[in-house]
Amino acid sequence: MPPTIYDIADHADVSTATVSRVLNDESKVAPDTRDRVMKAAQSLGYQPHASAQNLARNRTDTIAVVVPLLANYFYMGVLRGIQNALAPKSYDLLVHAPSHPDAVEEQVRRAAQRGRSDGVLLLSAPLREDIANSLDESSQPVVLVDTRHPDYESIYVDNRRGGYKATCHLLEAGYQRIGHITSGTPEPDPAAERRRGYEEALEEVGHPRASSLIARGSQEPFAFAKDGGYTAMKRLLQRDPPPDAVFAASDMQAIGALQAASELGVRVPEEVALLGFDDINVSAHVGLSTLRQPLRDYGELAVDKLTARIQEPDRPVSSTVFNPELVVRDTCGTQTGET
Amino acid sequence: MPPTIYDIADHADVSTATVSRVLNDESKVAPDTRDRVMKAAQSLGYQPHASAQNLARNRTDTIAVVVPLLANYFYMGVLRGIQNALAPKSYDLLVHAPSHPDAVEEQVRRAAQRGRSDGVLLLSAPLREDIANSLDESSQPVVLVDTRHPDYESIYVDNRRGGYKATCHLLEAGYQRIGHITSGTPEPDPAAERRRGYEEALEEVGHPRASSLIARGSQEPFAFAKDGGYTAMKRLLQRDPPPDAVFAASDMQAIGALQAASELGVRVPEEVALLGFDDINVSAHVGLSTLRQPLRDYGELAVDKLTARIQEPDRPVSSTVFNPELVVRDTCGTQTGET
DNA sequence: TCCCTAACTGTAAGCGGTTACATTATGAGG
DNA sequence: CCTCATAATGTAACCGCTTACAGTTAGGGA
Repeated sequence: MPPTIYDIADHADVSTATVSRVLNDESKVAPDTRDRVMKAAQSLGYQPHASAQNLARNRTDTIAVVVPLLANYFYMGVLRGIQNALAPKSYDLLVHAPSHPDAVEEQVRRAAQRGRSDGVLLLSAPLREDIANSLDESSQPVVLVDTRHPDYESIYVDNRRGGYKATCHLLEAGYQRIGHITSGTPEPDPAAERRRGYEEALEEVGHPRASSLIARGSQEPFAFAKDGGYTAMKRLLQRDPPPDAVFAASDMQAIGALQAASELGVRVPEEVALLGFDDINVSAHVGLSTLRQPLRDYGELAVDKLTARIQEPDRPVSSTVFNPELVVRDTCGTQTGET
Repeated sequence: MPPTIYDIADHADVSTATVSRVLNDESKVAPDTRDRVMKAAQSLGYQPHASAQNLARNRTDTIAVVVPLLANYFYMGVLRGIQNALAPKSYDLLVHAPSHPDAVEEQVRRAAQRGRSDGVLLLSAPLREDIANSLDESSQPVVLVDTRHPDYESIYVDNRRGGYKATCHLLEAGYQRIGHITSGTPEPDPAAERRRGYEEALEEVGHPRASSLIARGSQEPFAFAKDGGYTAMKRLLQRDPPPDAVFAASDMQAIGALQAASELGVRVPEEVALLGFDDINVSAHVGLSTLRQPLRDYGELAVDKLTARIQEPDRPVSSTVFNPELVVRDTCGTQTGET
């Protein structure tokens, strides 16, 4: 049996209260008592029992994050930010990734269970009523990332504006037939908003409602996945006439599109320009132009908001909206070459 | 105050023992008693308190993983496997990522703390004595991934063989001057072994000890990072004569090398062939030829080993060595074009 | 010398569950 | 009708730590 504070108390000839005080407080303990306790703890190789502390303190120093899929560049970026912000605060991170998209709710419930964590970060979770309810019940602090809900602390990007910016950029570069790759149906909110931004920009310059230049990906393996971009791009390029520029709703889809173009022998950006969305880590590697979401910042900010809320549960709820930033690389054919 | 089993007991007019039995066991409880308890729990919106359960059961149904860095393609692959394997077993995942490389030991200690998790997965942790000791003390089940230690369950790849295979492949393809990019010093074990495999292959065919064609990356931001590959490749290509093929110790470094070549206007694979190691997710996107490590399998196997060990702590310790597999894509210039 | 305060330390009651063991009720067998 | 195994439930200890509150001791001031 590993040693407990009782063992230490015995060895040091004090009470467990004193042991606990030595181990945690700076509060008044006589120096030599402190010494004896420390020595005893040392020699016994004492380690506090985390569960016991959690129970007694009613606090776990752990925060939970529900992420739709691990091994995804987007979430990886956010997780990185989360981790960065968490380390100095000495919180631990409990990661809940549903094995199946339908399991999200269960994971949320689990993450929010009493006594498991001190707060929950929800990434891209469309907040259905049932989920919102189980959250309410558990009354844990919650921060939403990449989703919004008026009742919860939210962090997200202005997707409509991003779609608009992207399309304007392509228009200004002189492209005439601008296509769009969106996700499969049902279209997640962010995808829908990006599409709306795209449509708005086109309408503004008097382009005919260009729905014929929109191609949808699939939901498998997930809404913004590479595969969907690949097939959508193939369809777009086989239109007659094909688009001379394409704005994809995500970088992963854009990368799929890149591959499709390459297979069809269509050069990027000479024959078709390409713009993604997200600026995930790989995009830099493949020279993809895109609209940047500050993923790391999402993570860091989310942690800040959450920990603030843990300390002060009644602080006012706020939303933070980021403005996506255009990052010009190789694929949109508008690199100026100026320094 | 959220309801406890005492509240349920009151409402259902039974003892807490019975409540607990209803909530957990299948054991003998009269059907209508069970009903009353369930109803009470339901109407109160009862949620068990995880910390309390953990303490009472002396079990957390959580496993901890210590990963050197989040947001790294290699670990992302492994994490994915871990998550996959964990979900059906309904374990939770506690992720410990040191904010600074020196903090590894602290994270290990934390991960292995009594009562925090039921077992620990260590990714790429060079097992120094002090770490091994704190592990011993906590006497938690441990599985090592991408490292080896005779006293612990280990999963890793035959790095030497990989380096050898890579180099042989390039030799057989007719390349004459084969360079190698390894990590900065101190060279981690896997890097050293890959290099040795490379040297062995060269010696076998009577090449002079080719140390002049080895370039080292740096340790920043981490041993196998892109930056190191980039600078190393620049140096290699400026040799006279330059190598006609390069085997990089990791895919990230190879991707950096790719960028270096592109900047110097050196075509890959026409002017210089390139081979990486790991087969991280991005490699497929950029057409990098490489030696594949089955990252997902690492994760899954690690979880299997760990959970088995949690259930049966005295089972014999075993090592699993994988054989890296050559994956030919675009960058090594040996694509056969055969179906 | 006595009282009071400050500085330590101890006692014991939680935290919210689980579970060994004791107790009670029930019905079958004699 | 009594005995006893069996099923159902209750009692209370325990998991390991924290902490409110009480108690002890020593020294300073009146």
